[in-house]
This record gives sequence, C-alpha cells and structure tokens, in this order.
Amino acid sequence: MEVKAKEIEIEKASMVLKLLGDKTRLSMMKLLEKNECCVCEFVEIFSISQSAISQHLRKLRDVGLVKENRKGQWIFYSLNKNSELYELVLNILEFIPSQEDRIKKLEIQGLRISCQ
Amino acid sequence: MEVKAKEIEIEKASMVLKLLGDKTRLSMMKLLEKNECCVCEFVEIFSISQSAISQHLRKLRDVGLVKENRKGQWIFYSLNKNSELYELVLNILEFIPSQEDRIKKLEIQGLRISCQ
DNA sequence: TGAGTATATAAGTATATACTGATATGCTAT
DNA sequence: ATAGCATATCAGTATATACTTATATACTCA
Repeated sequence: MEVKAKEIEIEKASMVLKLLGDKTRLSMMKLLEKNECCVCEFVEIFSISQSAISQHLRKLRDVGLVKENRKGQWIFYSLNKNSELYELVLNILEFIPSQEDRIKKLEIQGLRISCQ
Repeated sequence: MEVKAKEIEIEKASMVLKLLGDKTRLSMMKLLEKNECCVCEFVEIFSISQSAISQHLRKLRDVGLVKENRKGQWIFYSLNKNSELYELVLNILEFIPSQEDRIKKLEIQGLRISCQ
C-alpha cells in the first residue's frame, strides 16, 4: 500500500524549496544529513566568509530545517528531525550526490572539529 | 530492496529547487501534474499578467521541466516526463496539496479551454 | 580579568528576480 | 488581406538575495 506523503501548505513548501534552491545551502543540508557540523567547518569547506555561512544557517534555522547545539565555544548544527518538513527534505536530499569527500578533506587537513 | 534515487548534480538540483521555490511556479507544476494547461488558463487562475505567466513558463521550459504542445492558437503545457528531473519533481509534488479546485473553478466559469 | 577564538548581527552593495506595460509574433477565420 | 485572439519578448522598475567588511556577543583558558 502506498503511504501518502504528509502535505505541506504551498506557501511553506515554496519557501523551503527556495531555501534549498541555493547551492551553498543545499550542500550544507546534504552534509548535515550525515554529519553534525559547526560554522567554522562550513567556512573552510565553502571558502566564503564566516558571516555568509552564519546568515545561511540562520535562514535554515528560522524555518526549522536545522537545529543548533552548543558544545563549549562551538555551535554544532544538525538536521531537525522533528520538523514537519523533514520528510520532504530527506526525499530531496536522496537526489543529491554525497558531499562526504568534503568532510574527508577537512579530516585530512586536521580541520575537523570534534569534541565529545 | 530500496531503489536508489537517480542523482542530480548539485548545480542542476539547486537550480530546479530555486525554480520550484516560487509559489506561482510551484502551483503551476502541481496543476500540470494532473492537467494540460494553456497560458490563458494560468492567467485566469493566478490573476497576474499574461507576460508574467509566459515568463514563468519559459523558465520551467528552459530547464526541461515542462514541454509545450501547440493546438491551433493555444499552446498547451504539460510536465516533461522524459526529463531527468521528473522523478525529483514528482517526489516534491507529492507533498503539495491538490490545486484541482482551481481548475474546477475555471470549468464552472466556462473558462476552461479544451480542444480535441 | 583579559586575550583569543567562535559565532551572530549590522550596514552596505551588486546582482537576481518577479512583476508591469508596450510591442512583436503566430495562428484563425472572415 | 486583415481583424482578433493567444502567446512571446522587450524594457523598465521595485524588491529580494547573497555577499562583504566591521562590529558585537559568547565562551574558554591562562
């Protein structure tokens, strides 16, 4: 039996799609699908200013797509699995090629932040 | 067994998501999921200028999301099922509430174009 | 406490986008 | 041919967006 997707009102859906319709944010979301990342890692990965990264993350957080989790001086971002939009997001991310090589590169450079 | 979604390079994917990230275009695509529609119908439905509708359709056509089919003086648009993006689009449209009431309204007003 | 690091916000700018009105193009039918 | 309708394109405009630099805030650790 087909399971029907949970519908999302069109204003909200278009807003989310517009957010994902930016290459940087879409890559961030794909990375967050499998990893927790902090702002400085994104700065390293995307080679844009820390300010720009912060602004992208704020937009994603404002609609509840990601959540933050402070660990000491770092703030780690991850996908918000409780969002009503999570199913839609996962569906879309399935079509996006893995970005794990970018994380690997960070690890090789010794720039991966990990604090447990 | 899980069937893996066909991956789409991230530049292309973000471009498509940006296109769908507009309320008018997203509604158009949802309508086209179940109907062929011509420009003048969209003008009626969305109450924006014919020029604006035409420009939206051109953007959707330029990336191959829709195709056109001239019938006499009308040009009917429909989803391009041969697009590599079709699967992604269908996946997304599943989350969008039906817009069929807008077509019904046209029919009631006698404004639905149909030529066979 | 104060220096150093991580992140957020403010202000400004260049570009992209969605729209309008005017005009061009293409088809139909008299 | 030409009038009439459907659609596309052009030109212009107002707003949104993505970025930068500068500054503020929050935390850590000596």
